[in-house]
Amino acid sequence: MASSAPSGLTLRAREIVEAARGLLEEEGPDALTMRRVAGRLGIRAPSLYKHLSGKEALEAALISDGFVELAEVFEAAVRGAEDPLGALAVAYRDFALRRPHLYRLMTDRPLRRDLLAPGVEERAARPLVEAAGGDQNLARAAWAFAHGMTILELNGRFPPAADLGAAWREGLSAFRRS
Amino acid sequence: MASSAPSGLTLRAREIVEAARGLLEEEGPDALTMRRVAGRLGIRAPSLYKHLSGKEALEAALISDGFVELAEVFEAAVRGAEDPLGALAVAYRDFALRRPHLYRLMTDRPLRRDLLAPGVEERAARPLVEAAGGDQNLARAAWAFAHGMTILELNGRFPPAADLGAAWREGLSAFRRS
DNA sequence: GTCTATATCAAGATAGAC
DNA sequence: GTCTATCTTGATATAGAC
Repeated sequence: MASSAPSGLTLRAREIVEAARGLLEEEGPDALTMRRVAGRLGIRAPSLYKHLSGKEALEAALISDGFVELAEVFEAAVRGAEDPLGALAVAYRDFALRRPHLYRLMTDRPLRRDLLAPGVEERAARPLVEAAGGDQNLARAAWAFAHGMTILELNGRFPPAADLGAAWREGLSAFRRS
Repeated sequence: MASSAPSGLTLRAREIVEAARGLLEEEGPDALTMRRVAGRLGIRAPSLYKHLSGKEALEAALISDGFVELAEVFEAAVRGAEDPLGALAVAYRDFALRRPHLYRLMTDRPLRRDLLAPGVEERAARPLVEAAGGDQNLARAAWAFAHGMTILELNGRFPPAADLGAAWREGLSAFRRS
């Protein structure tokens, strides 16, 4: 009867999303075409449309998975941490550097929230808001700092000789004094 | 005799870059095709290749112009400012919100520095490094914060009800204490 | 400096048969 | 659930004539 699973996807749709994920991580966003995804499963592109409505839905499923993973990483990081903000920062950078293409897909453009699995974005955000003592403005500023450091690093925008660890520490200690 | 002008482009190449700029700002990155750029000048796409080597060169010229404009905006902002960091922040956000498509083009991906007009990136960076008292790590962290706030705003990633002015102030006051 | 014609490539998506 | 065939659209770029 079609639907099921925590993600709300059919079994076959899950397989498709996982094939897409492999392609994205191994070859980057240009490889993420309906043809290539289908090819990875040994089928033809038109067959995908029996399981997912189109490419937007596929990307939204990838992004939803990304938020769930980020939430798990965050939740593990703050568990028993004496410096939650620092632990979240390390976890965030690490998450992005391990899956740069997924991270870009998650942050590069406006979010189609209507296509996401419900609640995943909020779940990923919660640990940071708590680490900021419930101060939303501080949480947003800290997120912006972390995203900026991360995406500028991924885009190779800092000088090769830059000490990014030192820049992270500089920013973190500034925010910790808030 | 081809070359001339501060940008190192021929007169005709300058006109092409300006047509491209108008297209980018008015219709966004998808409109930035060689056909559309040529069409804006009343000519055909292949004619562009007599003046510019290709699309990468065209984009690099747009980005170079963007850096020059950003440098000018920064230099005006710090002139006689009692709070240089705050003035730069306002100028930065304003620059990006006024030309969101150009800002994205400038920051979204790895920079082809070999195609840029010489020195433009450094000129734009200088006022911030000076406002940070020459502390490169602080300057990088502050840039990351500003870029994060800006690009997340452009991407519509903050809740509609979020008070972004408050988040900017929160981050700025944190960095000012450094 | 511009043109036409063309090469080359690739994408997302649908119809309808099996 | 998958297929073939196809539609529709679009891109960057080059050759060679004028």
